[in-house]
Amino acid sequence: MNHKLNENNSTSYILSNIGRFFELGDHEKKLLRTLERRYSSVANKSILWYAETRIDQLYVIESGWACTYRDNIDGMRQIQDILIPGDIVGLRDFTFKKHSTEAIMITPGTVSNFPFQAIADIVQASPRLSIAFFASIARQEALLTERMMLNLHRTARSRISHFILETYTRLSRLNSVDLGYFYLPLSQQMLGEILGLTNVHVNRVFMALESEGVLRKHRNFIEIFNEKQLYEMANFNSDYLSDELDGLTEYLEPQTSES
Amino acid sequence: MNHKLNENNSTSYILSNIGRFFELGDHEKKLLRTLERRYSSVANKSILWYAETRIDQLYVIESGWACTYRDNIDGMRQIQDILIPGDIVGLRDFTFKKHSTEAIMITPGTVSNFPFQAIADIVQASPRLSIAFFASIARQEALLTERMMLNLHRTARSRISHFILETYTRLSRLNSVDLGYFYLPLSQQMLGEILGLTNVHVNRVFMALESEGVLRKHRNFIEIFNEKQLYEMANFNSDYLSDELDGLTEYLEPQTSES
DNA sequence: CGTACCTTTGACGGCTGTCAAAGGAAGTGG
DNA sequence: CCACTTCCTTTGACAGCCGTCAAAGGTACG
Repeated sequence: MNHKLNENNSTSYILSNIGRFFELGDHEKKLLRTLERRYSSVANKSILWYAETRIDQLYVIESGWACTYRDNIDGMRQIQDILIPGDIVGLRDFTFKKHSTEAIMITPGTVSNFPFQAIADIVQASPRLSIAFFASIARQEALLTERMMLNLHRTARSRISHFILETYTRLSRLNSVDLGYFYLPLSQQMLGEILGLTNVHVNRVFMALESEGVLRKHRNFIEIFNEKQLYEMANFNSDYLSDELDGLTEYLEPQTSES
Repeated sequence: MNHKLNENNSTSYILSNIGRFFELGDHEKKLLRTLERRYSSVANKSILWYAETRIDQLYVIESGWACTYRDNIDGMRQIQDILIPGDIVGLRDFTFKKHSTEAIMITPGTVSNFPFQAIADIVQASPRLSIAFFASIARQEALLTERMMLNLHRTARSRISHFILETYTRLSRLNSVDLGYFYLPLSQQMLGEILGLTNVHVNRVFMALESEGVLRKHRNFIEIFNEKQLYEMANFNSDYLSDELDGLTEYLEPQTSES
């Protein structure tokens, strides 16, 4: 698991997302596939849901990038999640009455949507998958928590470096990606909205990093010249991205048989 | 539910914590009570777990306060959670291999501990409780996320006000608490570690707030003189603390009967 | 009654925000 | 294929919130 996936239906991103925690049985795979029944192509800037609206469905990103964000009082937007293929969008919200964020595509893409009741069905049918959903939520939250913690204590330079490496790490679990040059469809404005910085300052940092020969951002691509220095500035530790699930599932009965 | 609880065994905090989402059946109550079998008194500064250690058990705070924190590279500690009676400690971590934080009591108190396997048992026995655990995790995370978001965009003054109101709101769901004067066993140093500020700056803000007649912190108590102004500075919206669970449980079969 | 922790105050510096403006790149419609 | 609009990048001057360093006084606890 965990490595290169293709887009045909036989290997789905949701199976890969959940399957990274433990080997899935046939019944479990079948249950998860119900989440991917309704594909649709979505244009760039398509809105998946509006803020403050009632939660009725969740999404799985099949291709493309999305993000969730909310508007702050000071007028600056705050981006919460950057979502890439395989991510389940809305897990954070689905036990609340309404969305606290707005979700929008930031590239063209394909998503599959499913009623949030589908989660309830799966929770009822499979304790192991319930645990896997716990793990999935916990990891999505760990991502956010880690970033927020860093944002409190580090300089803009370190935050930016860290985010680049974090995103690279996430991407490289989907496809083989070259750290030397990879796709990152985020404007400097958006990077600022993720990291709590102004676009002006983000730009200043990029200019400095470029003149120091560390990296360059051109269009929607990141080019890394000096990996070592980048890792040092970022002080990057990927533990919080870990897929390893603790022995918890050992305590669970083996995969539920067909009902 | 949701209001004043006493300490005798007939009304437990964990039942109240989970019970705020929906009415619990007898079987569900029984399951949850298994989490509270092993009480123990713990002194101030008792460590519940060390960072980087393997996760083997979770705790429910029965009385007293605790917190989780991690050490940052810059030497400053970052406190992640402030935990009060009824909170389940370790929910965030239990699908990971090891603790990313350290957990410590910040007052004397009583905790009950249970092997994390107990969660697995409950997940297997009751889909409704699984959903309730989802909700509980999601709310604990929302607390953290909200705080972190604010920390990125607001001044020290606003962060401190917000944290005071947030904590007051959480406390008042356990017992009736007077906003005019309530217990808050956190030093200025610790407040700084929660909010990403130095103790020096926290102090400066408190001095200013006191001279403006807004509030006063003396010892481990907060005294509020001007609620209105406090709410304005904090721009406090309690949506993220909401107990309301969306209609999700309607989709679940009613409470599992005795096995 | 000493030690450790917490609060308070002052001087100083720097990272980052604000405001403003100009140039480049990309998408749209005629 | 060319105007037009919109968004993104880049640069400069200036200000302020908050951190750093240091030290003194208070308070709690054994």
